[in-house]
Amino acid sequence: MSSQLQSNSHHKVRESLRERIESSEWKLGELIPTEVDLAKEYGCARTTINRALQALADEGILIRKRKGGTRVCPIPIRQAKLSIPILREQVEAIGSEYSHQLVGRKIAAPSQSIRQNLKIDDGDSAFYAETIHFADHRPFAYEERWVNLKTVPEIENETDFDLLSINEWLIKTVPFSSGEVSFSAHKATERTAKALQTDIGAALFLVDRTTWMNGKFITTMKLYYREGYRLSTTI
Amino acid sequence: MSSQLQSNSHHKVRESLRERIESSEWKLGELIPTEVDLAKEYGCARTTINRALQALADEGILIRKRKGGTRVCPIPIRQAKLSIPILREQVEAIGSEYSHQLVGRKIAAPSQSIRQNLKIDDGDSAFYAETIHFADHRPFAYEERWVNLKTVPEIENETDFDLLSINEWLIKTVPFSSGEVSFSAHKATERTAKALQTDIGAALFLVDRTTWMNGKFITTMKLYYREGYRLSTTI
DNA sequence: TAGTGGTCTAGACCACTCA
DNA sequence: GAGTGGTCTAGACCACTAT
Repeated sequence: MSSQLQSNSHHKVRESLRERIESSEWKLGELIPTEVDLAKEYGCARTTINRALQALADEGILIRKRKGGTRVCPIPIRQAKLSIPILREQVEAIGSEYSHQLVGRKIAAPSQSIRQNLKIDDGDSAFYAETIHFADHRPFAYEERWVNLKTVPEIENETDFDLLSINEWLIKTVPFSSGEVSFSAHKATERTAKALQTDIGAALFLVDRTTWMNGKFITTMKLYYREGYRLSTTI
Repeated sequence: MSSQLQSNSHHKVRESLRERIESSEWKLGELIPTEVDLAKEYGCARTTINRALQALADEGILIRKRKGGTRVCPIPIRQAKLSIPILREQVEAIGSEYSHQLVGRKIAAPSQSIRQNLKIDDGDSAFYAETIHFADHRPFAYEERWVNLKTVPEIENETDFDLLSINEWLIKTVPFSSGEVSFSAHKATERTAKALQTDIGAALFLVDRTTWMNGKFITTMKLYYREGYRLSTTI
């Protein structure tokens, strides 16, 4: 124990190990040395090696098993971590002015697929709203949203969605919900094309999202982005 | 110290804290107790609390600063972790039979935007290939790929892309590269529609990906998925 | 059953940054 | 300057599982 590693050692160890993996010092599926051995090699505590290895396992680069040891992942699956910001942030991040407009709002009985998403019964009604989001007063995204009145009844009395969009209001109200998202491509229909001021048949990027908290379903929405929108990240 | 927490304590502490955050015990942007205080409250070592808090900070739920303390993230940004599997796995995961067909292959000088992606000079040539990926013999995705011959020269002599698609071959050859991905929607052109046996103008899901290793650019590709494809994850 | 990773602890020192 | 999180260590015991 000794010498060259003093601070941030587990980061350094992790990067060192990453390089050794990337350089194919250990091949796909191959066993790498045990924690104890690596600790000796790097001259640090086993805990430090453990943290580094766990981080790499989290990234999907290593597979670890008690008694089985640690292996380089035989099927490297790329993990992309993508953050889904609020639309306002997204628009303001590109230096544009954000605004939005509520174009429809009602209490109604949703279709069966929506009822399934929100786990509500046949005949139950829910809150529905359509919002157009603008960047510099040009349509940017179009949102269709259903909100479960059983979990968020107070939305019925919320009249002022001028300052805060429904999404922002929900985030303040039920901040840390979990959810499911899916991305797909969608041909603009008459309705979506009109809302986004684009052509029928345009290829829109569609984000479909359902949100719940403590097992109670809160909201489900479809968000159609204008042509040209890209969702980017690194892997 | 004592009593009820023995195993996996940092997981349990993490989930307990997560619930307290989700239930708004601490509001958005609010300071939560220090590690020392939480350690007292939970009756465990500070290290254990530290691991739990770091994990929540990694998820973007907490923001931590030395001396500043730990706060609930004031702007909850959803973090989706999505894994991008190899096409073969993707197809086989839904119980279909995977196959692929190389429909074009050449060494040529790419367009300027591709040259930029691969950081190669004007006039330099690169390896190009088009592949159609099938699920149960029906077109599933269409791939246009450029490979940098300066970093992966051996691909020029690789003749057999029947068993292994180019993607799989690259993963075996340069397993743990990093990269940039973007997702968007794209109207099918004559070329892409023909490859995917669909209609011109169909809304295709497009994955654009550029990959490098140790600062050397390896490959850039566009992958067009058939209509109906969805990329899903949880947040 | 033995070997590996998973976790906890108590204490220590450091790095940052707020007031 | 003082309070907070970031990290390291050495040792311990436990949980899992390959052999």
